[in-house]
Amino acid sequence: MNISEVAQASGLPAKTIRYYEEIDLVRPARGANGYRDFSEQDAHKLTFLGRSRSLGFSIEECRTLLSLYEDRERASADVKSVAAVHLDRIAEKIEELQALKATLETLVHSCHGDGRPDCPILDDLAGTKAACA
Amino acid sequence: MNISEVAQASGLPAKTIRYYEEIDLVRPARGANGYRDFSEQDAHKLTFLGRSRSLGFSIEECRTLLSLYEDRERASADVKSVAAVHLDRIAEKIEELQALKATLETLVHSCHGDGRPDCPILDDLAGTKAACA
DNA sequence: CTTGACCTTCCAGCTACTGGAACCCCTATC
DNA sequence: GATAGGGGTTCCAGTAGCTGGAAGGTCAAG
Repeated sequence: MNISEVAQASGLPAKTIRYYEEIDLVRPARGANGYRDFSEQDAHKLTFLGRSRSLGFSIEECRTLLSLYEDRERASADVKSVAAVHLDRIAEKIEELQALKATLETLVHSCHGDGRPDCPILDDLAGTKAACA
Repeated sequence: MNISEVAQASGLPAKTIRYYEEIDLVRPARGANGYRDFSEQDAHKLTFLGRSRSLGFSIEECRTLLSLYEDRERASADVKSVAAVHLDRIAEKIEELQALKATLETLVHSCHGDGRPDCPILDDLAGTKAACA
């Protein structure tokens, strides 16, 4: 299986797959012509990586998850813990963004948005006037 | 005003301020010894930038906002539009993260998280079994 | 005169790729 | 055999927005 086939199969761009090899997430064999030659197992790993990345796990977390995936003796608790940490991080990020959103909404709504120069958004950014609470 | 003073005043690290100069967001004067010499206006700009960045505006958006801030003839509509675009982006991001969070929660809850190797999270990542809907 | 805190520049590194150049390989067709 | 095309390969640079660190100049105090 060459790189474009495995790209197709895993849904990852060829560039990304080469990058994953560079950082040792996969180690495809090489043909006599120097082309990468991916096994079915490589393809599964790449699919696994694609799914993990799409769920927002970092590359290092993916590395951990992959090693757990390949370890038939792993404890599911170890996997759960990685996922739970990630989940907490996401939840935290959501809260931050929601706070941001509230602030921005207040600002956007307070600005009349016409041709005049007076603007509460700029006032807030400059810290010159108290923001509308 | 040297760099550590303006860092103190604006709440930005000195490194960041040097970086902002490098990308032409500020243009402090220079003393005879080569040290940067910040005016009050520079300090205000930096504070403005710090606040804008903390609200999640990109550097390029900050550049736009700063030029609007300095343009006494600007239309508040222009400012509002930049902020509104940003707000939409934030709202979108929140939705993405909420979807992610829901998926992860399902996965985390479905994993018993004990010493056994069986793990629905890995099953989902591998795509070998249907995820619990 | 030395010490220590400041300042300067420049280079490297972070995350996770992505684009592009320059070049090799393989197959098919004329 | 030449050529065209569609693969593949490597390596370098760039993205966003800093941040850390090295090497060295400057300044005020003791």
